[in-house]
Amino acid sequence: MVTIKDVAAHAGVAFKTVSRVVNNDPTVKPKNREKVLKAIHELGYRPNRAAQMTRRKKSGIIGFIADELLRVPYTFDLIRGAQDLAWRHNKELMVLNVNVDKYSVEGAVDHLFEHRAEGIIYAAMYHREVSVPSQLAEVPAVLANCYDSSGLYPSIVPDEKEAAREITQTLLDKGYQRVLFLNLNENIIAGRLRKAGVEQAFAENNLSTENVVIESVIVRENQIERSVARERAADLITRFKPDAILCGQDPIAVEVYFVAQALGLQVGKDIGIASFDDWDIIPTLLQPGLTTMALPHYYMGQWAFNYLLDGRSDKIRETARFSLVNRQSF
Amino acid sequence: MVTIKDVAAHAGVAFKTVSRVVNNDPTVKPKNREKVLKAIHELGYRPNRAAQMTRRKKSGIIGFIADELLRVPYTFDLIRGAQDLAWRHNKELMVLNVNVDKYSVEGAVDHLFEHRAEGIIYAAMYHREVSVPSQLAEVPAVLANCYDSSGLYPSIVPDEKEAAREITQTLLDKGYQRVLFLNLNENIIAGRLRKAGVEQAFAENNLSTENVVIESVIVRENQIERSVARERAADLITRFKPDAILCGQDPIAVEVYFVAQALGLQVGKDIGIASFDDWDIIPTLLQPGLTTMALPHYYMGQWAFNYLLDGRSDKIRETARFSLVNRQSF
DNA sequence: CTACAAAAAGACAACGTTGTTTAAATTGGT
DNA sequence: ACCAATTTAAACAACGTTGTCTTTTTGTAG
Repeated sequence: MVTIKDVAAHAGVAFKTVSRVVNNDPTVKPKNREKVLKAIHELGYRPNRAAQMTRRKKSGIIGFIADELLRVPYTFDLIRGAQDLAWRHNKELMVLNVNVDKYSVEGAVDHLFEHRAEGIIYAAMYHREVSVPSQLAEVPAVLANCYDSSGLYPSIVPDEKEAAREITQTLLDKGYQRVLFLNLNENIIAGRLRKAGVEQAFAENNLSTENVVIESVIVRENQIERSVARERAADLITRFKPDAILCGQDPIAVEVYFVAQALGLQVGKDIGIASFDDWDIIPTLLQPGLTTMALPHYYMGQWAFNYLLDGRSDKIRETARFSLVNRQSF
Repeated sequence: MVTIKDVAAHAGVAFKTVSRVVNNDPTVKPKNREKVLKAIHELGYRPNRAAQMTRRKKSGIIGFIADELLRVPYTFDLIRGAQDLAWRHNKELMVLNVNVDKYSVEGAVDHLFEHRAEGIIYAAMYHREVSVPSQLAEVPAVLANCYDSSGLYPSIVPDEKEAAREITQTLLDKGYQRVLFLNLNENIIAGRLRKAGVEQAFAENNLSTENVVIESVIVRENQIERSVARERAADLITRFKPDAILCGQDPIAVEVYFVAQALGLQVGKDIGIASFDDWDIIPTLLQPGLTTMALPHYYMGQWAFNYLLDGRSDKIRETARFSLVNRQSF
């Protein structure tokens, strides 16, 4: 590989001058700068990042550990949010996917330390509490889409409750009155908080709790439960006769669309359907398109990166707002 | 940060001895090795990868450029395939997502060169022909899920035709006789090749072409077309009366499930449905589960990485077999 | 106990950069 | 034209490692 010295020889200057040109040092005469630039171009010189790192004693690397407990691909936006910023700030985002077992997480942290990562983002694939290896504290670290019980780390998670309140309020504002909420299982954080948000909305509108039914119909990612969910949903719809159904996550909405069709109900006309997540292709795959509260993954990725970039050290627990994606399902 | 010299001082040996221990050099006496190991542990020393790289003149970095023209998240498996191997071989997979514009691709390549990447994997998010920046040839490079017209690069793509032949054959073996193939648009490579595969299967079974109808019903990712697709599908089903429907991709199958329900046909009983892709959550979301030919993304990622690892330089055009994922839709 | 080979550990240079100091070239005022 | 001041460029050390060579220690045969 061509080095700074090769360039210097070719241009007939000291190698330090080449370094100056590469680093935009203004104290080099235009004539020399031109010579060097020409030589760089002719030889195809590219600075050696590893050498720069050793000398500068800065890595420019931010680590991103993706806790791949579940394989929920739409969370890829978390990575993109961080990576887009990294690119813009000329930093390296070193992404590592880890498996369930602790060994692998610690291995990833070790790995990042060896690269002298200047900060680490630890992201979970769904909103949950995590326990991270203690070594993580040796370097600035942020948790994204998760939080730790200890309060040792800053974190950002989706504002589940507010999202639920908001979409429920939107339903009510549009005149829907009887809402069936087919919630996630309540042992999932999102399930608990979303329930609270829906209840808050009803309370704020002074509506009787007779007008809302909240049922946990699904355990995440469980196929057997899903068919049960469909039956439960059909049953609840015929008994409770809601004019709107709020689904705990987009996959539930798929079930509901099928149930609605089976019952002869036209979505968006006979019955309104709303949901959470904006799960990749699902909302646009359904007809009519599913109006849903989009998880702020991209934003959380950005926020986490910016936290590190700003050199912050406060242990804030931030929440990120969902955004309502309007389609035609209500 | 603690360096090799700090460790040496703490252990009372020459810093070179520490280096030897770190690199498992057998020529260090057990007693000293122990002392050093103890010091390493006590000081929390971690080798500096950047310094190692400069001295060793090897980066251990493989670049992965993800052409993010379309945001098809299930292709994440391409990255995982490569990354799992990288981890196992103690290499670094540097993943860069790029946008449509050429500038960004070239920027990514530059970036990787600066890191002295020992090889580059260029992956497309759907099977297509690409034109890559010429600088890529300066380093060992492989194309995954795409190929270049020039033949300058080795590549691996899914074996679309064989997959279509295989699933069609499977349908025929199970006794299905009248197949409706709701294909992708034929200006997509997968559309063309899958059509050829279906036709081959019918020819090999000496079946009249009266028993198969092939229609392009969808342009990838186009919502407007999708509702048209549903109508077309309904129309074709009632007119042609197929006993099996093969869908050009899993999202089409979603439409078909709805259409089938509307027509009072029970999937897997009254009508068999098969598909391509194994698109993330879709096949398990549908009830009954969708039997589909899974794209070999993970394998392609692995293959590409291994190609580089093996130091190959032949310009092979490899194809990767889909795998049939049996569920209950036929 | 000596000699000598083999094993182990140390010294020093090198990797490709950048930071710092020192020297050379240029400029400006008289 | 000369000196000082300033701008520009060169020289050299340093970053944290590993490669190579040299020295020291250890072990063994006589």
